Amino acid sequence: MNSTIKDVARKANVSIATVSRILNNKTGFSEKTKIKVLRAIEELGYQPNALARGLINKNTQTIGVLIPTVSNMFSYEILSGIEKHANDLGYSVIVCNTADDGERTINYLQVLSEKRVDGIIIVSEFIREEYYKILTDMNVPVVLVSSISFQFPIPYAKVDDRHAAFSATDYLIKKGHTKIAMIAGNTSDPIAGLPRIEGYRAAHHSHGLPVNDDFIIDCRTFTHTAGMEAMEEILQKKLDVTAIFASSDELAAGAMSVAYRKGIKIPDQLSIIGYDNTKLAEMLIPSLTTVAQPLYDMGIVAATMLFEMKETGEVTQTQSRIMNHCIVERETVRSLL
Amino acid sequence: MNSTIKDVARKANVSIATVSRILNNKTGFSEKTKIKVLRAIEELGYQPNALARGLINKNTQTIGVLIPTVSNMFSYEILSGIEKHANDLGYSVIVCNTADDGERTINYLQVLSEKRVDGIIIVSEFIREEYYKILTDMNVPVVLVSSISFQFPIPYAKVDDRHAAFSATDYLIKKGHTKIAMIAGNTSDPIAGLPRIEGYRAAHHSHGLPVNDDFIIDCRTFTHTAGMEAMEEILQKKLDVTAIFASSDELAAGAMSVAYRKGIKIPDQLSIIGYDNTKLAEMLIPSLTTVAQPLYDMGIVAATMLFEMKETGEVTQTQSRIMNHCIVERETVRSLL
DNA sequence: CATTCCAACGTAAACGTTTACGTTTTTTGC
DNA sequence: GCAAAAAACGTAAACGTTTACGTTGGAATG
Repeated sequence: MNSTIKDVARKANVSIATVSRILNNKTGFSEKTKIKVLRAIEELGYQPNALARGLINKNTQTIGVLIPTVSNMFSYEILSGIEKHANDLGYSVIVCNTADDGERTINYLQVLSEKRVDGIIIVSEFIREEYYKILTDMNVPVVLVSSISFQFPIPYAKVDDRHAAFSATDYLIKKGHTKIAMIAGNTSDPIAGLPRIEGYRAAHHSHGLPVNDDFIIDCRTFTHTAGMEAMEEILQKKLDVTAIFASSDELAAGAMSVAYRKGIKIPDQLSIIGYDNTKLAEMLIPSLTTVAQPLYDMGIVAATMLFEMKETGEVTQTQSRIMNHCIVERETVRSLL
Repeated sequence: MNSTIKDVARKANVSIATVSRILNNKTGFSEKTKIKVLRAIEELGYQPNALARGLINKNTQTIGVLIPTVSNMFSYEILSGIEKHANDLGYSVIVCNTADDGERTINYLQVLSEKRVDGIIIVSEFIREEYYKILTDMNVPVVLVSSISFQFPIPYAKVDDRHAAFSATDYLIKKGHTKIAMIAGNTSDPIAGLPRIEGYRAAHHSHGLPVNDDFIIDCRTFTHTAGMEAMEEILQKKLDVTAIFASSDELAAGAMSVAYRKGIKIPDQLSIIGYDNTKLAEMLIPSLTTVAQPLYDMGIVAATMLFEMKETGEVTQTQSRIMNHCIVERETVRSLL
C-alpha cells in the first residue's frame, strides 16, 4: 500500500507519465503496455494518492455538509440524500455538526477551507456575515437546504414554509376546526419560525377566521421536550382548542405524549398535525398526520445543484428550487363535519 | 484565498521555511518576525493547504466512518458521538452509507484508502474477508462499533448483547411474566441476532422456565415495518403471551402500533420492552421501557480507541471495550405481581 | 580580542501526482 | 524504400507544503 506510481512505473518498465496516462485513460499508450501496467498495479496493490492528485488538479472530490443538530431525524434524512447523490457522482462527504454554535461553525468552515473541499451544503442554518465572508473567500459552490438567506445570494432548496403552513392550517379548517393552536417552534427564527406563523395566520384570514395570539405558543426550539412544555402551557392556560398545528413532528410528538398522560384522546378530543414527515411521524401511535417535506429529495436536489454549479463554474448563481410539500393523512386529525 | 505560503513569505520578507515554522509553532524565529508574518497572513487571508500538508506529513486529520442504514436513529447517535470526539481532536469525518451493500462498501473502502484517511470506524457491520484485506493494506487503525469480528482481530466497542438480552428478559420475568415472545430481528445475524436470542434463552433457564421456540419471531431486519409484521404474526398465531422482548426500539414501535390498531392496551394487556434506547423510545406513547446501549458514548469511546491506536502506532491491538447496558424503565412494562 | 555557541534564518529536496513539451518509434502514403 | 505524419513514450516542472542541513550574525566565554 505504500507503493507509488513510481514503483508501478519501474515494475512495468515504463515512465510514470505513461502510468498516469493509463490511470486517467487519456490517449498515448498501446494496448500492450496498458496490460503490462495494469498487471503491475495489481501486483503491487497500488492505490493512487488522492492528496497528490488533489494538489495538482485542484479538486478533492469531497464536499462538506454543515448540519445543526444530530438528535434530529430531520437533518439526517437530508444528509442521507446528499450522501447518496454525492457518492453516486464519486464524491465523499465530510459531516460537520455545528450544534448551532457559531464558533464551531466558523471553525468547521476554516477546516473545510483548508481541506479544499469542492463545495459546501448548509442545512437549516442562518448564514451570518462571518460565514459568508469565509465562504466567498473559498470560492466554491455553496447551497442551502431547508434554509434561505435574505442577506446573501446563495441558492437554496427548500419548501415554501409559509405556503406549507397555510396548507396545514387550511386542512384543519376544512375539517371543521376553528379553534386551532399553533406550537410554533422558535418564533424569532426568520426561516423556519415566522413564515409558518404567517401561513397559519393567512389560512385563518382566507376563511374569515380571527386569530387569537394566545393560541400561538413560542417554544424556542423544535424538540420533543419543547412540544411537551408547549402542550402543558396549552392545558394550563385552558385554551379552548380542538386542534393543534405543530411546527415539527417532534413538537407534535411531545404534545401528544402530554395529552396521553392527561387522558386526552387523539384525535377524538384533540386533533394534531405535524410538520416534516420524518420517520417518527409514521412510528407514532396514533400515526401522525403531517405536512411532508421531501427531505431525502431535498438532499438529492441540493447535491445536484451543487455539482451543477461546479460544472458550469458558476459559483454564485444557480436556480433555487422550491420543493413541493403535501399533506400526509394519517390518524391524528378528526373531521368535525 | 489562492495565496500560498510563498506569497506570505514574500510579503513578510522571509523564507517559506520561516513561515512554516511559525505556522507549526516550532522554534527558530524571533518574536519580531512572527508578528510580521502573522500580519502578512492576516492581510492575504492565507489558509494553509491541507492537501500539501497531508502529502508530506502522511496524515490527513480525517477519518472515515462506515454506517449501514440511514433511516436508523441508532446509527446516527453513534455517528454523532464519533463526530463530536473527532472534531474535538481536530479531525474531520467522512461518512459512508454502505446501505448493507458489499459492492458499495468495498468502493467506499477504496476511496477512503485513496484519500489516505487516518483511521476507520465501522458501525454494526459484518467484516468480510475482502474488507479486511483492504483494511490491512491500508495500515491504519480500525475499530468496530456495536459489532465484532470473530474472524479478524479488530478491536471493538459494544455492549454484551447476550448479557443485555438476558437482563431484559430477566427483568420481564421478575415482573411476573412467564409467557414472553421475542421479536428477534435477524436471527441469522451472528452479531446482533443470535446473542440476543441466547440471552433470552439463558434468562428463561436461569429461572427454570421452558422456552417455546414458536415464541421467537424471526424478521430478517430490525425496522419498524418488520416489527409490525412480527406483531401480526404473533396475533395471527394466537400466541399466548403477556410480554414481548423486541431486539430494537423500532421493532418494538412497530409491534406497539399494531397492538394499538387491534385495541390491545399496552402495558395493561401486553408488556413490551425494547432495545437500544434511541430517542424514539422516549417519544413513543406510552414511552418505551428498553435496554439502553450508550450509543453516543459508544461513538466517543470508539473514536478514543482509534486515536489511541494512532498515537501508539499500534494499528492492530488495543483493548476492546464492553460498554455497560442498563434497563430504562418507562411505561410499557406492567408488573404481574 | 579570538573563539565558541546558539538563535535566527535561508536553501533545497522531498511528498506523489499531472501534464506540457520533447523525443523516439511506428505507421502511412507514394 | 523513404519522407512525413501519427502514435507511443519519456523528461521535467509544477502543485504547496515540511524539514534536514547549511549559513549568518551576534552574544557569551575565556
